[in-house]
Amino acid sequence: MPIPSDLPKIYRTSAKSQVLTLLQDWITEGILQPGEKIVDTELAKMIGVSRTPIREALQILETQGFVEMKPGKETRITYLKQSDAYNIYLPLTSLEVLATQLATNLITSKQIHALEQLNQKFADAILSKDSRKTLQIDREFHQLIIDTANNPYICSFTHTLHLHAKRFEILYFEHSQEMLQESVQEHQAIIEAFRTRDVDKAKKNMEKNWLRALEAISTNLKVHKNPLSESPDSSK
Amino acid sequence: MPIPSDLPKIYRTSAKSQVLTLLQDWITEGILQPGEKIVDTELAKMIGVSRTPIREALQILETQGFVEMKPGKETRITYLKQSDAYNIYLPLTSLEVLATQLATNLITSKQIHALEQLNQKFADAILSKDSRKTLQIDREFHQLIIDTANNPYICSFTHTLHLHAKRFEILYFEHSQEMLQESVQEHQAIIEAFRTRDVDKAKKNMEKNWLRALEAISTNLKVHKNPLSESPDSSK
DNA sequence: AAACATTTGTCCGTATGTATA
DNA sequence: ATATACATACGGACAAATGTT
Repeated sequence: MPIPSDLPKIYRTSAKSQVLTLLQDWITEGILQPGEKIVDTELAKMIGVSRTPIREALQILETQGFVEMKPGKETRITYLKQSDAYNIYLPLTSLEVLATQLATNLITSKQIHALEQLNQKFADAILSKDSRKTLQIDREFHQLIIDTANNPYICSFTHTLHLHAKRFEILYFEHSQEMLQESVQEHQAIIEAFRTRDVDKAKKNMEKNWLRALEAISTNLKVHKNPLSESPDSSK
Repeated sequence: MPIPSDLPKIYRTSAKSQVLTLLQDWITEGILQPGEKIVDTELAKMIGVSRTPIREALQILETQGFVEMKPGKETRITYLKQSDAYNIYLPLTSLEVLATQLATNLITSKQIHALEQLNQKFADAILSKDSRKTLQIDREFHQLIIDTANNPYICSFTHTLHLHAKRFEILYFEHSQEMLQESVQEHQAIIEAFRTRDVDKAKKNMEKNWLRALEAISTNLKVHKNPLSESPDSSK
C-alpha cells in the first residue's frame, strides 16, 4: 500500500507539551483556580514527571498570561476579574475580523461546505443544551476560518485568547439560548458572504458575532462564585 | 528620605529573562540568521550559563515564532520570507487600531504632551538619517499609545510583532525619507484626534500609518541579501 | 544493517533567595 | 535580629532519539 506523501508530520510529543496541554486544560476548566499557588515539585509528583518539563511548561503559560512567576518567590495562577472580559474579547474580535477578511479571498467551496456542516452541528448542539459541546463546536467554526486565513500570528494569538475566553465563561458566564440562536444566524450570514466573496458583509457579521457576545456577558454575568477569582487587596 | 511607595517593584532578573532578551536581540538584529541551527550547549558556553536557562528562553522564543524546535532533532532560527510582511503587519495594524480606539477614551493631557515630544524627536531623527534611532523612536510613540490602552494581551502580542517587524525591516527594507515624513503627519493627526477625543479620526490615521508602511514595503523591497532568509527547498 | 556521534529531553542535586517564627 | 523552612533558579549528568558512516 502506497504511503500518502502529504501526511502531516507527527512529531514525537515531549513531556513538556503534554504537561502544557494538561495544565492549560486544568486552568481553563477551573481545576486550578485563579490565585492558586503552584509548586513545581508537587505538580511533578502528581503528574509523574520530573520538575524540568513542568517548569518548561510554566514558562510558556507565563507568556500566555495563565500563571505569574515571581522569581525566587512563588508561582501562581493568574487572577481573572469580570472586567477582564473586555481585555480578552476586544483583541479577539479585531483578530478574527482580520482573519475573516483574509479568509474571504482564500476560502474554497469545500471549506465553505465544512462551515455549513459545523453550523448545523452547532444548531443541533444548542437544542441539546449541552453547553460544553456547544461552545466546542462554535470554536471549531471560528477556528476553521482562522486556519483558512493562514496567518501563523493570528492563529497563535487567537488560540491563546480562546483559552482565556473559555476560562472566563466557565467562571462567570452562561450563554443563553436566544443569544446562541442569534449566533447561528450570524454564522450563516458569514457563510453566505464567503460564497459571494463579500468581504464587508463577512467582516461585519464576524464583528457583530463577538461584540454581541461581549455585550451579553457584561449585562448578564454569573453570580460571583469564587472569592479567589478576584484580585487580592492591592493595599498589601 | 522617605521612600516613594508607588515604585514599580523591581523583580530580581533571572538568567532566563536575560538570555531571552539577548537572544531576541540577536535574532532581530540578524546576528543569529534565519535558518541558522541553534545548539543549546554552544550557546550556554558562549553566554556563560548552563543549558537550563538557555532552554527555558528557547521555549518562549518558540511560542513567539523566533525559533523552531524539532524534538530530539534540532533547533533552528525560523525562516523569514519577504511574503511574511503581510503576516506580520496586518495583525499588527488591527491590534494597534484597537489600542488607538481604547486609548482615545483613556489618554491624559500629560500623555498627549509626551506623544508630541516623541513625534518631535521622531522628526529630528529622520533628518539625522540615523535609521536605527528613527525606528526606535517610532516604536516608542506607538508603544505609549499601546500602554495607554492598558490591555495586557494587546501589549504582549504587539511586543512580539514589533520584534518580528524589526527583524523583517533589517533583513529586507529601508525606509525612505518621504515615507517617514508622511508618518510624522499621521502621528500629528493621531495626537490631534486624541485631543478632541475623535475616535474615528485616530483609528483611521493609525491604520493608514501601518498600511502605508506595508505598501511601501511590498513595492520597495531591499535586494535579496541573504540566501538563508529564504525557506529551504520543500522537495527535501 | 549496526554501531557511532550528536543533540535534545529529562532527572535530580545543590545553592540562593524569600518568608515566617 | 537570627535562625529555620521552603520554593525557586541553576547546574551537571544521564537517557533517548535522530542521522550518519
